[in-house]
Amino acid sequence: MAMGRPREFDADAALDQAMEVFWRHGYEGATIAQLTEAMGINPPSLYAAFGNKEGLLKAALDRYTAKRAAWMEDVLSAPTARDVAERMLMGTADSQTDPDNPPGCLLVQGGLACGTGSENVPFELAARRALTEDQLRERFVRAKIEGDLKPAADAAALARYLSAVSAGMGVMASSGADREALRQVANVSVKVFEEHSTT
Amino acid sequence: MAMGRPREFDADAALDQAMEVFWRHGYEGATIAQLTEAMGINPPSLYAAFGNKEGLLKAALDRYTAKRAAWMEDVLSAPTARDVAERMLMGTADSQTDPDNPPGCLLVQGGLACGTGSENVPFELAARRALTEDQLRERFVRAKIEGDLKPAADAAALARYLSAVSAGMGVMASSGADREALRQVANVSVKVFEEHSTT
DNA sequence: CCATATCTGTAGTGAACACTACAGATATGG
DNA sequence: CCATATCTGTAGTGTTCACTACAGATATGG
Repeated sequence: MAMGRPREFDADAALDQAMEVFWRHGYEGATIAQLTEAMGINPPSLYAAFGNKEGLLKAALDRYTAKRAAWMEDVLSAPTARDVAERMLMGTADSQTDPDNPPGCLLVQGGLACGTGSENVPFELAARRALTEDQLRERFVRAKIEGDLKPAADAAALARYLSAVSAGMGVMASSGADREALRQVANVSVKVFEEHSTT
Repeated sequence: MAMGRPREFDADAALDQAMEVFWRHGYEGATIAQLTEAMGINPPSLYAAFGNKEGLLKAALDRYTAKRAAWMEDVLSAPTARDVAERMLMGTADSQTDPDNPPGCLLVQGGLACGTGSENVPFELAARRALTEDQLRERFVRAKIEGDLKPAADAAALARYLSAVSAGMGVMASSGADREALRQVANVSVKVFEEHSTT
């Protein structure tokens, strides 16, 4: 019974553009005017499709994590905990300095602190960072069962450590650190895993 | 020749309050209304004393780093590179979860990404983070000369690594990580230095 | 005591913000 | 072809923002 006028823009392509704006300017620094211009639509279309600015951010975050899911699968499929750490940190160094993207990580750049009225934006980002940490922890638990990680190793602590290092690399990248600098940090960081490895 | 009415508020005490607001809400999230209320003054007094919002931030950052200078001296005075790293990261874990302060680190929380017109706020924060990294690097160069750090160790890479880890801990702290979690990260991170140490 | 210089409080200023009313356009269902 | 439902573009809405004009208050220098 009457389906209405169909939307004229590609929601995923528009989200890619919104993602870039949030990435570069943060949630509060990104204005609706910048977002609509980048997305190639007008405000009413944005609000009809995503509800409000925060809804648009969540949709952009969903797309961000979806795009990284395949990479994360590859990271977790490395044969040993040490290799997981290396793939994770080296991939992070590369993606955070990829000239096709804004520097750093959207889940860090998006906003660590926000003004009154946007308090749950930082929570939203933190929740998504925590998902990666959970995946790493489970992978390291498996590494202990498989035996390439010593029984005394603390899977939760190692996962937290990797999470912290990659967040720190995001901070560095956002302030202009180049790929070589981040790879140096990655190389130093991975050494920790050699101590806990059986090989 | 006529000195004018003296200021009725204590600039340092007011800066402490402003620092806390920037720390908790970030540069863009902090409003002049919040700042003036916390500082106990009215807007004209703020602008007369600090120029504008960005000038106030810089003054607050100066006070932040000045307050940490004594602690940093203590960190750098540790006998070996490994002890420097341990003091640095343990102290970071504690201060970033000190209930007397907002969580995390002002130099990270203040703003990694900003909107148009505040582009140099992230640069300002990054420049001050870089100072700490410089101090660490020089300390590690000394450690190599003194012999407690192996000749093959890369002082710049180790300093960058510590800088990245402490920034990452700041991200974690700002999203609710408790002191124990940060100490775990610190303990794991310090292990890297044992490999490069001669003792 | 007077002239001057600076601070303080009240009460705004224009601009930019997130968001939306409304009318016209374009599809589907009958 | 008509009624209905949704999208699109124009042009705003009220609110909040950083910032300030102005008048009164309070110190110093002569």
